[in-house]
Parts: sequence; C-alpha cells; structure tokens
Amino acid sequence: MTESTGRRRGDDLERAIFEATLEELAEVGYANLRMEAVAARAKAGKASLYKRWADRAHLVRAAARYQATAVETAFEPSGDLRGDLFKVMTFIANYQGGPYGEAIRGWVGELGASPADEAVAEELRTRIELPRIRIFAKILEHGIAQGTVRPDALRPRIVNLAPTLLTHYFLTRGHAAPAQVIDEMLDQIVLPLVAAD
Amino acid sequence: MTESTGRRRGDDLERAIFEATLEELAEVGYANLRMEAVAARAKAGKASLYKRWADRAHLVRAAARYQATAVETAFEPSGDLRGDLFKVMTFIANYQGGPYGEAIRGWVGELGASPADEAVAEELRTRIELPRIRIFAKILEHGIAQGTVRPDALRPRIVNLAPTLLTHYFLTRGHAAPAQVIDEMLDQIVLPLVAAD
Amino acid sequence: MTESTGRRRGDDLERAIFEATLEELAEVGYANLRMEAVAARAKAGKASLYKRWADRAHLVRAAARYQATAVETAFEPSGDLRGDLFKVMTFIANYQGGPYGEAIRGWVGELGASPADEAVAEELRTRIELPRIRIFAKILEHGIAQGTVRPDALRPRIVNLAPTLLTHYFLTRGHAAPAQVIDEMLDQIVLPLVAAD
Amino acid sequence: MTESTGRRRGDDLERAIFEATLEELAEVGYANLRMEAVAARAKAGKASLYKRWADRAHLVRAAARYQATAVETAFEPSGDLRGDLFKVMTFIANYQGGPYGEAIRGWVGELGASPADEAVAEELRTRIELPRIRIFAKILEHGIAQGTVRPDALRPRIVNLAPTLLTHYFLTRGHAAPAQVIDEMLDQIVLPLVAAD
DNA sequence: ACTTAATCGAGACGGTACGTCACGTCTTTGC
DNA sequence: GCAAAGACGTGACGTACCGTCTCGATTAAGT
Repeated sequence: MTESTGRRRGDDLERAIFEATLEELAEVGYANLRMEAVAARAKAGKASLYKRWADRAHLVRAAARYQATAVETAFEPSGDLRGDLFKVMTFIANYQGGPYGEAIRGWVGELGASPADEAVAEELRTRIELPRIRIFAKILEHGIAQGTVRPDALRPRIVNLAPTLLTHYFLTRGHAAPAQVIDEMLDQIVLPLVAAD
Repeated sequence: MTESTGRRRGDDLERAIFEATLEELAEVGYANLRMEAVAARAKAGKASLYKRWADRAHLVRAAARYQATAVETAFEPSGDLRGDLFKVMTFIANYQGGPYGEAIRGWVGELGASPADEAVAEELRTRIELPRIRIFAKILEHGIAQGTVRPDALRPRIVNLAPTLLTHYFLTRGHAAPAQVIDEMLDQIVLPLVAAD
Repeated sequence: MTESTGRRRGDDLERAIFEATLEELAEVGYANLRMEAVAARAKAGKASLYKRWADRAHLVRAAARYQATAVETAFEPSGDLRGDLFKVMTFIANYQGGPYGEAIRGWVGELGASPADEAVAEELRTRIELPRIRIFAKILEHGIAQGTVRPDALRPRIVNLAPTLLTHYFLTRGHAAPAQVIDEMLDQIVLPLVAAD
Repeated sequence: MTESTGRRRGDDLERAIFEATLEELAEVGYANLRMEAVAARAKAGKASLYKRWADRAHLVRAAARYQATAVETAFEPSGDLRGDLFKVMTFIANYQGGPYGEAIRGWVGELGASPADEAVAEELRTRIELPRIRIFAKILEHGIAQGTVRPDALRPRIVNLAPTLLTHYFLTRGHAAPAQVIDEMLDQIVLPLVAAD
C-alpha cells in the first residue's frame, strides 16, 4: 500500500484534505467552514492547505471537482422518458443533499465578490452544467428517436432546465428537492415542454 | 421638526443603516461585507447595529426587505403577453444587478448553516417569491381572459418559473441576465409552456 | 420626612448616589466600579451623575469626602498614650476595611494619570491626612504635657507616621491591618520614636 | 544566528512587549494603559499578549518583574550609615519615578477587586519588599557591627520602614519623593529609630 | 545505505473583524 | 423645569480565524 507508515504526501495528502473538507461541509455548511477545522480533521498543517489553494473558496471548489470526478456516472436511457428523467433528477437531488451541495452553495455565495469571478462562474458552468447536459441530452435524443420528444428540445436552455429547477430549489430552500417536488417539476414543466404534441 | 438637532434615533437611524448596508453590498458584495464598514458609513456605532440585528445575515435580510418595500411596484398588464413578461423580467433582472441581488446572494449563501434555517428559507420564499408571483399571475390571468394563455398556467410552479430562471442565472453567473437571455427564456421555455395550444 | 412622594432632588439625590457608590465600592472594589451600576443602584439616571461629577474618579472622591464628613469623630485623649494610639489606629483600620478604603485605593490608583493630578494629590493630603494629624497631635500633645512624649514628636512627618503605616499596609496588602499588626507598629516603630527617653 | 529573518518568537517577543508596556506606562500611566496601544507599540498582535497574560493587570505585573530583574542591583555598604541609606532610598525613589512606579501603582490599584487577590498581594510583597529588605538589612547589619545601629533594628517591620515611607509618599503624592523629603524621613524617623543610643 | 533536499505536522505570529461592554452625551417622557 | 430612563457614537475589550512563517521530524531521491 501507499499509506504504509506515517506521513502522507502529494496526492495521498490531497485526497485526505478533500475528504476532510467534504465532511466539514456536510456538518457545518460552507458559511461555517474553517480552514483550521479542515486542517485539523485532515491531520494536516494549515500550510499544506495554503500551498495548494489560495483560500477557502478555491479549496471548496477543488473539493467539489474532486467529488464530482469520484462519482461521475455513466447512464444509459432505458426508453422510459419520464422514468429516466426522474431517475437522473433524483440522483442530482441526492447529490445536492450531501457535501457537494454545500460546496455548490459556497461557490455561488462567493460569486460577485470580485471582478475576477467571471472565470469562476465560467468554471461553475462548464464543471457543473456540462456533464449534466450530456446526460439529459442523451435521454432526450433517445426520446426524439422514439418520437416521444420534440426535436427542438435539444437547445441548451431546455436541456439544462431540469437541473436548473433542482439547483434553484436547493439554493433557495436550503435542502434538496424531495421526490414529490421532482414529480411536479416533471409533470408541470419539463414534460409538457419537451413532449411531442 | 423630527430631526431638529444632531443625533438620529429609531427609524431615522434604521433607514440610514439600511442605506449604508445596500451601498456596501453594491460595492463589495455580501462575502466582503463588514459590519464595521456599514457602521462607519452610516456614522453609527456597531452596538446600534447589534442591538437591532443579531448578525450580518439578519442585517442584510432586513435591508433587503427594506429596499423591497421601498421599490414595490404596481404593474398593470398591457395586454401584450410577451411584452408584459419581458418588461417584468427585465425589471427583476435590473433589480438583481444592484445591492438587492447581493443581499439575495448572501441570504442564499448562509442557508443550510444551521437547523433553524427553515424559517429563514421560508421567509426568503414568502418575501421574494410571493410578490413576484402576484405580478406574473396577474399577467397570466389577463392572458387567460384573452384566450392567449392556457388556464392551467396559474399553478404556482409555473407562475414562478420566469423568476426562477432569472434568479438561477443571477446566482450561478454572478451577474443579472441580459436582455438577450431573457428573450431566450421567454421564447424557448416560458411562452411555449403557457401559451394556449 | 423629606422623601415623602417620589422623585428626589438636590441633596437627597446626592446622598442616595453616595450611598450607592459606597455600597458598590464595598462589593466590587474601585477597579470594578461601574457608573451604570451606581446609577442603577441609586435608581438615578446617568445624567444625574455626570451633571455633578466629571467621571468615576471625581464621584468616588466625593463619596469619600461624604463618608469622611459623616463619620468624623471627636476624640478625647484618655491619658493612656499607647491605649489612645491603639484605639485611633484601630478605628482608622476599620474604616479602611470598608468602602472608604476602596475609595482611597481608587483615588491613589488614578494618581499620575494626568498632569492635573497635583491638585488631586493635594486634596487627598489635606482631606485625609489633616484630620488624622489633628487627632494624633492631640494625643501626642497630651503625652508631652504628661512628660511621656518627646517634645519634637509634633513634627508633621512623625505625627502622620502611624496613619502612614496603616495606609501603606492597606494599600499593599489588599486588606486593613489587623490588631496584631497594629500592636507591632506601635511597639516597634511609633512608641520607640515618640516616647520620652 | 538565532534572529535571522523577520518575525520574533518566544523570549524575543516577550521582551519587546515588556519594553512597550514600560514605555506606555511611563507615558500615560497605568489607568490609561491600553492593551491595543501596547500591542501596536510592540508591533505585535493582541492575541500574542493574551496568550501570555490574562489581562492588563497580569501583563503589568510581569513587566514590573521583568524590569526588576533587569535592574536588580548589588549594593555594598560603605560604612557611612546615613550616606548608604540615603543612597539606596534615592535609588528606590528614582525607580518609582519611572514606569516601574506606575506598574506598582496599578498593581496596588487592582488589589481588593477579587477574592483571589491574596496571592497577588503576596507576590507584591515578596517581589517588591524582599529584595529591598535584603539591601537595608545589609546596611543595618554593617552598622550593628560598627556599633552605630541598635541590634533590634533587624526586625522586618523596621528594616522595611524606609521603603514603606517612600512607597507611601509615591502612592499618595503622585510622584516619587524628592531628596529633601528623603532627608527628613531619615533624620526624623529612620535614624532616630535605628541609631544606637 | 547515506546524505540531502523537499515536504510535512504543528502551531506561533501579525493582523482584521468579530460581538460585547461601558463610557459620557443627548433626547424623550413623565412628574 | 428637572429627573428617570435609556438610545446613541465611541472605543477598548477579549476571542476567533485568517494567511504567513518558523521549527523539527520525516521521507523520497540522488549518490
């Protein structure tokens, strides 16, 4: 094994810090996250954190990327349009209910603080939206092939609609959307919009 | 006279603090808002702030309510569905581009930090969503009466859809939605969903 | 009675404030004396305090004068030199053990804080030393007349020696001198110095 | 070298804080001493002060001990009793005229504030009195050997008499005793008391 | 295997802002 | 018209974290 004796270095250490960050996020939320608490939980020195990330915001974004990579999923449409959409939306909602959600909240909370945030927002978009767009696009393409989905449903703003609703719910409610809310989003908004007439 | 000599008290003082808060929000954003800076700008003591609001989050929420009250608008639908929706959405977007938007961002950023946040989220919902729902409902009702809007467009999740899109854009982009984006939201999502057959 | 109805004024009020000051001094000491606590205990407004005395130091000195006046005692030498000295020293020590002692401590503690302290020190001297000098001088004069005391014992520095020892003990020990210590002061220092050979 | 680059630690820092404390004491006195002013003058953070000493009183006492240690003097009696006493008393008076005197004043001013002051008074006694007692005892022993001093002059209360007079003068006058006053103390009190008949 | 340089855990440090407390001033209200 | 009550601007308090830096101890890489 790589972590045989005592002191961790390089990627081992980085992983341990990410895990500690995500645990802290889950326990106290982004607004109450303390660099010292992360360092202590990871049994690392503060300098080891600041050597890698400039501040709390950078650390949390990196931790979010880390977890996103760790859980990135392959998904294959089953052909049941509503079922597939519900399944993916539930997966995203569950995700938002954990530390990843708190990371996103912090990410969003810091936006607008400085002029250099354009790049940060850009990364939030490509890092968070793009993977989801691909999954939803795949589901919709499948539906289009079956004739159950309108062809123009592939425009980005529509493909990203379901995650937009979920994220907005999570951000403004303080917790992830429950199943019943996902049902309503599907039946009242997403399906009427994409279903072939 | 009410403000004869020097020192402000009660509502006068409260107003001055709110103005200072909103100016600071506009300049440095919620994440960099300092109670001492607000106090200094308002020429008030910190104790006068803490006597009224428990912490930064409470102050900012109160300031958001203050401004909301100050700018609350009457709006009368003109009969042009798309024009009315565009007009109101533009108004909201402009609003989000100012200090009020930063207040919302901070409000959202602090959610999930403590178990007592349910009440805060509840207020965010009733304080922010409800007034907007009324305006959009009025527009949609007008459209229903004209036959240009489907009757079931009055369900809350749909009525609140346009603000949801605007808020999500503002929160995740770091700036309010420009006119072109509002156009796309309308043409790709809102109008297809609410328009009669 | 003078305090029939409700609100006190002038001397009545002043007396009540002095009493409150002395009680606070006895309970918490000069270093922990708070103007607000005095006002609250006296059921007076803070403005009523500041109208009369510039600050804590002035109030406490005034309270010390008040109590000194209130307890100023006539003393007639009995002819027993040691007994008389012991009696008066014990009386002074008892006095120092109460709020008056704490007032003196505060008085002393503030000296040297500003250049204008010369007058304060001057008053401390005339207010505290002079009355005691008179008493001790009377005792010593009586002894001189009896031939038990050396004639040159009337020099101020000697007349004031016993109070000096008591005050120094109180200030540096934190409590008034007990009887045994007074005995030693008398037998080792004061009596050998003033007794006729 | 030990102090290669920039930041001070441990004893270096402690010394710098003591120096700053003594300078502040000399300039503004104990009653106007501010922890923030000391920290600023020492170019240290407030936390570095509070990590070492619980409050202003502890800091000042520690600074007094530091200076006492720094200036602790060896003294060898010359054989001229009055000259030796005058010399040492002048030295003490000079000392009281500086920051050390203000430290003592503060020390005294805080006594009686809490029940735990017994230990503080105890330390004041051993820290301040004992070293001086040793010097005066040495002078008196020398005089006893020469036959110019009475053997019973070595009792503690007598040995400490001269410092007691000096300290009392300093505390109640606001400034250290000038030479003329020391002369009177010697000629009227100390010498008559200890001189062999 | 044995330096040697890099990296780590630990935590002291200078600093900033926190939220609290008491100051001394001022306004309001009631007697 | 003065007193009580207490709100206010001010500023120091003592605390909590920040981000930087120093110190030994540990460890991987080069000899």
